[in-house]
Amino acid sequence: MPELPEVELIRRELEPVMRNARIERVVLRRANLRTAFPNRFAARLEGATVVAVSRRAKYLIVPVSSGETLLMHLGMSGSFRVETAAAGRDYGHLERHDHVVFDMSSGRLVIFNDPRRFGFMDLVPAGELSTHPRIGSLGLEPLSAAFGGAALARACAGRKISLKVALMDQRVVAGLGNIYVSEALHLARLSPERQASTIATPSGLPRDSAHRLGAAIKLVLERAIARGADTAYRGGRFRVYDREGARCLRRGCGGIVRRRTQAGRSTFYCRDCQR
DNA sequence: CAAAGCTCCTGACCGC
DNA sequence: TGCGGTCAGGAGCTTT
Repeated sequence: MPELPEVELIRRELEPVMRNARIERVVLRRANLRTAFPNRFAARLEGATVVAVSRRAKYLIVPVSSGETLLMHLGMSGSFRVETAAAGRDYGHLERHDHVVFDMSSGRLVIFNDPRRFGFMDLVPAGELSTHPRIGSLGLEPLSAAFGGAALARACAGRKISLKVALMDQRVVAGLGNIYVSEALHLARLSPERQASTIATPSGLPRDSAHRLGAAIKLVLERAIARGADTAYRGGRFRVYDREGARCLRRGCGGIVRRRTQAGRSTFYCRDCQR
């Protein structure tokens, strides 16, 4: 389930392949993912040159020379792979769930595969990106300078939902998902069950917990990106996520990692050190 | 308005 | 071995 760090790593992989290359052909192998592809999706992209490959939250944002911007989300199971195009532009080798192929003038094929089809693609005029329904209501980028304890406190003030559920809300912070929410709360020593408003004063100012959480979110995301960039660190990546029943890894804490469900999603946490 | 519940979809997993 | 049932999960939509 790609969250911000995974999407950022994908962005870094795709950028050298797509940027400044022309989209020679787009092969659409079905009419929809979760929702229909926009009208004339392939035709509107073909012949255009990719201007940039950027990211906002978990979205890949690809402006092209026609003035439109390709907006993509990987959903739950979406992935890209890059192949070298076969002679004669043959797409016969494609696999099950390969739904979209971007055939680039760089001689590469960028192939989108998504078994569960929770992914999303749209094409919007560049000027309308900031008001696009998927983008317009997103909260701050957690790795931006503007994001931190103060911003978090403002976003959580008065909210009666749990802290876990608040952090999953893309309007509160943009780009966290189920894994990194659990990881950040553990690092910040905050219970996922705590009411979101408790990190702020009644007037919305940050308490110490808000600062800890803001810093933890940044650190967890930065580490994940750094680790991904260096494949030597694979395995045992998470401190609490998917570790139900195992020992809490916090130094000096003898707790056991618990699992519970909040808003239909699994939460992993240690009752002993997360308050 | 906020919050909770439902929905989409397939692969993995479980018990028989 | 095969089969049916259950579950996970991002985010928009619907309901309360």
